[in-house]
Amino acid sequence: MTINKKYTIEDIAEHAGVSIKTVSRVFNNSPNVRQQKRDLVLGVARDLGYRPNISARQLASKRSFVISHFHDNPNTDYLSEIYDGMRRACSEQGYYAVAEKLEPKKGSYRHALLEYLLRYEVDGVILSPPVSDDNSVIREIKKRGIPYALISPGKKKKDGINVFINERDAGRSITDFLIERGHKQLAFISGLDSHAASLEREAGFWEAIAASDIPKKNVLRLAGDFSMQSGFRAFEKLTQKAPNVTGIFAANDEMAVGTIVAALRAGKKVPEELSVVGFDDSPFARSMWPTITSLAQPIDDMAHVSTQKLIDWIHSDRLKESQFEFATQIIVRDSCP
Amino acid sequence: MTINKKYTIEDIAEHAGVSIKTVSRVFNNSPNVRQQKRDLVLGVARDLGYRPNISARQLASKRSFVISHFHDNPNTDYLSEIYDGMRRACSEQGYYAVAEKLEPKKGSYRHALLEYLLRYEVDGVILSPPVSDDNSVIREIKKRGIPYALISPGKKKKDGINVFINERDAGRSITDFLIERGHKQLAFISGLDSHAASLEREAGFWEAIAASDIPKKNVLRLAGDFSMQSGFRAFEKLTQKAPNVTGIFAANDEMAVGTIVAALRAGKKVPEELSVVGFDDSPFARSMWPTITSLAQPIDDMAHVSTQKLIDWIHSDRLKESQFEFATQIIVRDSCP
DNA sequence: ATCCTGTTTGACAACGCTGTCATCATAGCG
DNA sequence: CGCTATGATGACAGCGTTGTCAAACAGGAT
Repeated sequence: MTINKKYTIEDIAEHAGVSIKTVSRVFNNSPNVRQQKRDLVLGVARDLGYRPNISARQLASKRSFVISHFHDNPNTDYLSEIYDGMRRACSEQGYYAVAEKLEPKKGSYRHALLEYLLRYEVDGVILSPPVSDDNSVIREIKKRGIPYALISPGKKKKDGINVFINERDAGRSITDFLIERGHKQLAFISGLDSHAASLEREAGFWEAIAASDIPKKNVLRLAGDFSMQSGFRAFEKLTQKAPNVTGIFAANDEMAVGTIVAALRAGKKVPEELSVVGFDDSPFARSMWPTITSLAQPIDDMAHVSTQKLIDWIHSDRLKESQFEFATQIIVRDSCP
Repeated sequence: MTINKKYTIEDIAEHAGVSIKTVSRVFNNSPNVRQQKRDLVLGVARDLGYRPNISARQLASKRSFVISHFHDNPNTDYLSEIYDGMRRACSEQGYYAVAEKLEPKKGSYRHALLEYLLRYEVDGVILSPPVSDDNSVIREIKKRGIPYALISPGKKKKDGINVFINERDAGRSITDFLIERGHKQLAFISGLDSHAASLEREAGFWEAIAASDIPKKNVLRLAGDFSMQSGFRAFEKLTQKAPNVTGIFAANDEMAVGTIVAALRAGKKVPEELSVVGFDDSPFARSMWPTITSLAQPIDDMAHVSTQKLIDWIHSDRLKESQFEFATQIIVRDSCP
């Protein structure tokens, strides 16, 4: 493969025998170009391997072609799945995908966001928890008229793109899964209470319990914070308070790992004596030993769709559909077969 | 904080009473601007909060202000540390940091690289293992005259920026650490043999053994592949072949985790009956239970320096120093206190 | 003073594209 | 068959910066 000479819009116009403006229209999907000319231009462009110069577009159109993902999340697996989904959508459309960690100031991400927006122009914004729950951030973005998408927001917003799973149903379904496996004594290990998703997962858990014939006294709630350590501690609490528990639902996989490791260390057999299910289907879940049964959400797809819809919004200058719910799936593995 | 009107180079020139070209010179650190004018311009620019428009610079200078990190590595923690280091250096200098996963074709990354370079202009490239060991990639980059930096290359190259730790010394020093703790029966769990760093770490391991009074027959080498699973398997091999081993050096933390989990599961106490040390000081090492003693390399700094030096190179159009060795550190934790 | 040299400064075109607005076709209408 | 409305096309300025080249300046040698 050889690198071709770089062609400009003028070269294409000349080869196709049209004006540069027509070429420009074709590449921007503008209406009002006869199909025949459109095909002609696209053909010439393909033959010559023409690619529009992004900088020139940016300069002339005052758009940046940058979509930024703002987050504050230590889970690099989660982040990189989002980034992959964004990148797929962006490269299809000639956009740049950028990720930025925001540091909260006085509990709000607003300041860090403003600092960023002052430096860089962005055409679209994607927010993930916990940033997607910071209303001052959303307000600021709306004020500037920047299209935005929220991934897994605690409360759905009417005005932006929302992509999410039904956390409550998911929590319920994986709890049902535990119950169906015959467990009668259950425990839930929570994430941070400031994380809306964790509360929803827990609500689903209790719904499943209520719908079953398991008495509430056989069920325990253990406070965690999404970290592996809190999984260890939860197991310790468990041995003191309710040694008979055989089924555990941890609000994420890291805590599931912690619980399992603590159990193994204490000589408990997993899953024979203790079954554990997690949430997120992170790489952990696949690579631990035993591997972990977990509820998978299609983060990559969610990010991909967010980005696509965001680009639609940017191009058409208006938001069409705004709510996108995604299906989840229980991935059955060794920790609760 | 309010968003200011966007100023252009012309505004600054007018306020400072100089020509736009002089402002341009100041912002490009060009020589031949009197210090007094330089200060004047910088002062005005600071007061007005002026930031050069990146697109216009790109267009006029035919530079992209993009630095790309090419990798093919599933370790998202490692990648995100590199990305952080890059971003720090980039944002100081008004550059964009971009990360791209390359898919090998017929064992080489050349094709994927070319595809990327055809689409995007980049001013500088950073390669990490295993891409940094693909000579056809390096050749292609050199051919185009693109400045590049190699992170932890298997063999040092004279022509580009090389940042690395001394893997062999590191392997030796953490092995010494095990020996000093009194272990007489040791094992090394290797990574992939195609990964030059793993071989070096192993060489260091054997150096330390040779320098000690431990007979070689008390030492075992177990083949791994950097995955957690291979750590599990290594432990199983160990129980069959050499149940007396008390000290293990795993070539990365994931395998150390695998080994520890397998040991706990088998009822072995860590560190009382089996001590394990890892390599990389990944988040795993901090969050496992027991926490893992590991050899830390300053990836973030390495990426930061690579990027800074890369930008120097881009600006001055020549490479000054090229070799940067970084110090490592043993982080002592519970798995081998 | 005068000339020469090297340093500092500025005027202006160019970078490749899009926005605006004018013009040219075409079809539908009375 | 001319007139209008609408769609299709193009000419050209302008986006904010850098490159080029020429002009102005400063300092030293004569």
